[in-house]
Amino acid sequence: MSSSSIRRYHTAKKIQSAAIALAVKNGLNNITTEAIACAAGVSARTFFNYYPYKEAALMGPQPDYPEDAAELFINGTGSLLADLRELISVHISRFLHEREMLGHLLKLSETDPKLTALRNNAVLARRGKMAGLLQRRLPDTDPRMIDILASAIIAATNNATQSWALGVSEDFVEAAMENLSLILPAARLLEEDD
Amino acid sequence: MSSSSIRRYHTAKKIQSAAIALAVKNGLNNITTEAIACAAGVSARTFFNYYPYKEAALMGPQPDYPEDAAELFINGTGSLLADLRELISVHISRFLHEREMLGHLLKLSETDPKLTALRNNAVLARRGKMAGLLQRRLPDTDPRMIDILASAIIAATNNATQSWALGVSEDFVEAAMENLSLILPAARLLEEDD
DNA sequence: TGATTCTGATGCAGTCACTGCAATTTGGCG
DNA sequence: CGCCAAATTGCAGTGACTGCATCAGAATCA
Repeated sequence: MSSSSIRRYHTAKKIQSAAIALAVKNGLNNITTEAIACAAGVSARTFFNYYPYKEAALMGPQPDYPEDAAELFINGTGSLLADLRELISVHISRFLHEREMLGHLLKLSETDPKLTALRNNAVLARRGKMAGLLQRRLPDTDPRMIDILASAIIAATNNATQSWALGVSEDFVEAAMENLSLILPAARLLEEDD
Repeated sequence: MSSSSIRRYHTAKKIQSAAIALAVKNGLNNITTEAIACAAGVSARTFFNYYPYKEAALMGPQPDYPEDAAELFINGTGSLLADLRELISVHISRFLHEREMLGHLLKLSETDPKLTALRNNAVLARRGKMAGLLQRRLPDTDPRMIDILASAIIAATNNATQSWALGVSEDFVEAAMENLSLILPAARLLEEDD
């Protein structure tokens, strides 16, 4: 990452945390982009150089799986489950210090429909990334199956993210593995009669 | 449904189809809410009585699973898969005549990021509905499993919707069943070594 | 060091999305 | 025909967002 990108990332984060702090205090509808920009120490115009609209600022810069860990996952030789554990564990390690902010964001997106939409969008974007990784790891698999598996994995890790960010569970990775282990029994429900 | 609700629904649809038609011709960014309202034969103000923002008009009124079919599914006695087939088959039957418009909408949402977000949001909203139905059908199941299963089901039916609306497959229900049958093998991938 | 150049920040002006309110019309119903 | 509730509309105002021209700072090079 070039030094200018680091600088950009930092400013983006500063705007995000200002936006979340203000939204938590006053409600998303009662704060203006100008107020956010001002609290973040940039001009109103600069705000829009970083985020195309107000709600996007709350979501912040969208993180991807780290490239090296992704490579390891693609070429992994263990079971899918075991290698997945490595991947998400490296992924989450970068956000351990943002737990509180993430919790606020989750609560905010429960109240505001536009934020809900953006969060859902972020979830499905991540699903796309996961599907890409899976497809490269299992090149001969039916893409429709890849898609379905990716959905299940993201649903599982999302459960974990939420319970971690909202303080229900302490260890993210453990919660994630627990959820992931539910995928197979969940799928089995389909074929059983009740 | 009361007669006034029917009227409302009809107007909502009229606005939606005007919006999609204009967006297909000129691009979503080059049309104003006023132009959409005018093309739909309502005032600019009325537009916002139906949709809170421009992009929402393209998505139209969000359909839910029909109540009677949902009841049947909840109390169904066949395998989950078989009863699911009934449910989605009744669900889709109401939209068979909108295939072309749906195709346009899907293509539009590939180009515009806000529309992508809304579409993804609609998908996850539907996942929530599906999870609700599943939970009532299988009351003693771990909610986390329900969530995961709902995700997989929605991913599968979504695949089907897309290939149907874009003209790849002719029979929606058949495509959906094919996708649903991939859920279990997809889940099995998790535990295998490669 | 001083000239240059490039990236990012800013101010300004304009357009249009969107809202609240108050008035009017419409369509159903006795 | 007359009444009521729902739907439609106009209007005026706020603020989100854009294009453009300019400006400050930092890196590069002679």
